[in-house]
Amino acid sequence: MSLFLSSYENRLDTKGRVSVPASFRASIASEKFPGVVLYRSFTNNCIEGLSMSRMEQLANATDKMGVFDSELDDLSAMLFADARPLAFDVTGRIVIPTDLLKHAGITDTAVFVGRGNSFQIWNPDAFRAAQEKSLSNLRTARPNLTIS
Amino acid sequence: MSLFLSSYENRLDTKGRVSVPASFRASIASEKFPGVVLYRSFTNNCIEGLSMSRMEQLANATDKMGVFDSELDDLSAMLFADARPLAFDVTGRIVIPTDLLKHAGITDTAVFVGRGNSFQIWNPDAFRAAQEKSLSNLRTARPNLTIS
DNA sequence: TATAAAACCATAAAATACCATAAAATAATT
DNA sequence: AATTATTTTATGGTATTTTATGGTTTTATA
Repeated sequence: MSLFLSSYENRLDTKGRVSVPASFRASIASEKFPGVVLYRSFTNNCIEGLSMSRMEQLANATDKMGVFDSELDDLSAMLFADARPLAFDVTGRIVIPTDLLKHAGITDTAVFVGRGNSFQIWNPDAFRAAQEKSLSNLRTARPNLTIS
Repeated sequence: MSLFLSSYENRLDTKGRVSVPASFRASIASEKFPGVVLYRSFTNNCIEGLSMSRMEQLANATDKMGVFDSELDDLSAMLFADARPLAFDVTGRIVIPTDLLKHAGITDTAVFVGRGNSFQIWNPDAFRAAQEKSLSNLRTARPNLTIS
């Protein structure tokens, strides 16, 4: 699974169809499910996206932590109940469900934002504002990233 | 076994028939038993659902954890005794037994809720309330899900 | 024979596949 | 380096299929 990188601003048509950026599709190309899984972000007014194999990884992780584990209950309740598998059409488009669009405040234009192993979909203005905020946050408190 | 994802609100007809969402049926399509297994949730006022192969997985798992484990004894007593195998009709519908409906407070409309390797069936209002609760729980105590 | 369960038939709405084209990016040529 | 040709990508519209849902008939069962 190659990374989701860069940002792309694409238009929705009257039926709610949007092209998933070609480079995002390329990083999913080798998977069995030809599409993405979307769900409402718990923390932001945006849509979270990942590949089906990533979703299966999450399901396996919940299994390992105990099928009847109550702590995981809330997380899996939100995650799996909200997750929408959306297959690409022949030209690489998906139809984003209206409740997800509403949650992200998206009407006619959406920004696909690379996030490494996942991606996000934003309203263009909301995305620019969030980026500004992230940048100023980074300037004050710089987090530490440790490798392996 | 592909995942049960998303949520679908379907109506029961006068004879108690409900369509199992097409995407749920698809994730069972490759199995020998063309249907689902339902039982009353231990923790919520809802119905738990899974595929027959998943049921067999649970049976094997309880075996591995010790045939004479007393804690598991209660679990398997409930789980296997309560479990109802229900085959799909030609159009993909099942008839949910009345005691299960009663336990979940379902009358004319049911929500099928994806849970990854399993699913749940809820009364629509009860489901929305439970989701609200899960979200607020997640925002205070955020559980950790580690991958691989 | 009455009653419940299963099989069968029909249809509107929603989802998906199909076809066509403009714009953009890439490759080839001068 | 500039221009042209070719491919890829994004976008629009239409046709077809699937799905959910209702009703009716037939078969099994008590």
